[in-house]
Amino acid sequence: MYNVRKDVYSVRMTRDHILSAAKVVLEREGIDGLTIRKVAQRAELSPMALYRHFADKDALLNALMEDGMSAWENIVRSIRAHDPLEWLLAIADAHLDFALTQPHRYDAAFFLPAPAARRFPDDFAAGRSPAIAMVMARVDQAKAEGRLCDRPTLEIALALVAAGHGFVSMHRANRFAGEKQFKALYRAAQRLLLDSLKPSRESK
Amino acid sequence: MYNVRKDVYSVRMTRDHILSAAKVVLEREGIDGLTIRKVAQRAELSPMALYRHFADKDALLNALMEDGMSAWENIVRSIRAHDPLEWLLAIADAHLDFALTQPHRYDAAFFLPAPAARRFPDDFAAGRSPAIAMVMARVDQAKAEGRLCDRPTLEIALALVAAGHGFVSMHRANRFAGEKQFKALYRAAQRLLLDSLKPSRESK
DNA sequence: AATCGATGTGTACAACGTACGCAAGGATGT
DNA sequence: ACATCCTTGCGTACGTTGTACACATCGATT
Repeated sequence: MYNVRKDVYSVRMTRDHILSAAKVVLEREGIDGLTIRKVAQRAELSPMALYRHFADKDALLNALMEDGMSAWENIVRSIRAHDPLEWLLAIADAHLDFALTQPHRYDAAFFLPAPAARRFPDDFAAGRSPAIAMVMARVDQAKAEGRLCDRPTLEIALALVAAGHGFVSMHRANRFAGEKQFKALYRAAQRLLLDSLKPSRESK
Repeated sequence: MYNVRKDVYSVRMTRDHILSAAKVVLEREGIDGLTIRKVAQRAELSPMALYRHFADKDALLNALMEDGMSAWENIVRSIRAHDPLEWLLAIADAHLDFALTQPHRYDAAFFLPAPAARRFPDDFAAGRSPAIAMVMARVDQAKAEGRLCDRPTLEIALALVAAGHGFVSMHRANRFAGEKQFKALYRAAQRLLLDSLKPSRESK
């Protein structure tokens, strides 16, 4: 009835198998279009079979969030610019590209809530995400070269990232006149911010 | 069966009546917790009665989006700072306050998608929202006084707003260590950006 | 061959959005 | 006063969703 797979009765590869199916469904239908039943069908399993591997739908969504986030981290890691300011420009462009070319994966990575339990001790930090850490490293480097203003690294990094994500968030909510306008304003704003965060020339 | 109101069989106040009920449900249960049935119950109407006044659930959500947005516009309008830079700081704080004290209303205002039909001609502009327009007016004023860098007004305004919204968006997705950290970083980043957007002193 | 834990299935239920047809109120014209 | 009609509300019903629960079946272990 559920078009069940007859091959192996499974060797613990099932969780990954389900996750792949979920990624396909996510890519095609978006977060809201992803249902347990659709994932099950694509995985050739009965809907209830998923519950042996994920506590509930939220757990599955959380796995997709982590997958999306690690895809994003790989993109960030692969940026090759030597100059730290160029690197920061490149990551801004990569962010935009990720949001536009893999929209549902982006949504999973950035919009799905992290499980509350996973939150950090409290006086310590959003700078825990590997992606933010990589940005911070470049900000530090630029600061060391005297090419960014002398402000807390975390604040600079987060301001840039939050601005980018804010733009995407507004775009998702249909707040721009179209993708064209969104792209143009996104890029202009990122360049503006990066420029503005350079040290004031008076100090020399 | 649905605990119906026996009073007036209605004098066209019903749409507003439903909307009020929806606002209460939104405030208590959030966007995801809002269902047609719950709104109907609170309005003392049958679920199907709502469909005489709203085409579907999305139409109701859209009304809530507009309500939230106009609440936000009123907040912005009521900011009293004379100095444009102080005004821009005040709106940043008001944004944070709105997000924290009326979270579900904020979500409705900023996260719910605008109906696609309502999008603008295309080369023209996100600066159409009254809230953005008010920010732009102050940015212009500050620029005229030589107290902000000479960059396109829309870009400056959007960079500030998008950064703020991006922070909120990340907070909603549980990306900070807690509300305390979120508030601190939000404020620090907004001050950093506002500082950075001042004109470079070399130009004098 | 008997047992057992891990994995998969089928059925069932409550909650959801909403299509459809009908009923009942208020307004209007006579 | 009555008949007409439009507006508004209701009840029922269907398909879809997440998932609780009881049962079945596999592979491994004894």
